[in-house]
Amino acid sequence: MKSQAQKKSLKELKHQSEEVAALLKQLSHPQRLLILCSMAESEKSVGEIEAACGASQSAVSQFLKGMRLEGLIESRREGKQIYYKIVDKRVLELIRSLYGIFCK
Amino acid sequence: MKSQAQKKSLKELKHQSEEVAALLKQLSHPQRLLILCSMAESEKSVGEIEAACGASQSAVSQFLKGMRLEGLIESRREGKQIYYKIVDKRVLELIRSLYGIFCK
DNA sequence: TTTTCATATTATGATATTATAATATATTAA
DNA sequence: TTAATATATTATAATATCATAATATGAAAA
Repeated sequence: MKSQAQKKSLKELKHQSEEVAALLKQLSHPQRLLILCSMAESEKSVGEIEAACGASQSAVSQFLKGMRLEGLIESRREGKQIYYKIVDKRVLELIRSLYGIFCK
Repeated sequence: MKSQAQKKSLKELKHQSEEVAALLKQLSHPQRLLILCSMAESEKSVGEIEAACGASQSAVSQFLKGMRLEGLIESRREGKQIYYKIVDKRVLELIRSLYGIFCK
């Protein structure tokens, strides 16, 4: 903390603060956090996501829509199921960091 | 991603998801993010924090109150000024990670 | 071709967050 | 004392989020 590199970065982060905050917001809800963590393991169907986070079908669908609009995830259909995966690498990095910080 | 260690951790994070999400929520607003980033550099007075994040005096005070209730920060008075600093080490680690991810 | 299954969409009320204005408190200076 | 400064608190209206129910869509199975 407090390195020269980081001091320079504070200004950088200021420019990005809205974008970064918007991304963090997606992770800042217990069920959305679980959704993204389960997807960080591997692509998941909506049904699998429902089971992983315990939210209702409708709620999950709305959460996923929000994440898609933010550009964090993408979906593909395979028969009746729709599979979602994380496409924003920053999300993967962030989740890895969270494991490091909270599960060590 | 997907290591054995991390798979075990998904369950761990599930137990913590509310706590982790609550912490991330504090960072998930542009001005609150800037507040915490400036405090990550060093202890700051409320006036300095106002300048750093551009929010109104009242808004800053309310943001700080929320962070204090979450146990993220503590304050001390020195004359007319009140200084705040981050006391939750996880916040410092998280901010360091954010710099690594978004400012590289 | 109807039914079933998986998912999405829409609508809505309840709750939470945000921004702002107004007022209050504590400390120092005059 | 009184005034000025720094910060906190309270109130409130505007907006956003959340949870839930109801309905719709699209693909496969019967």
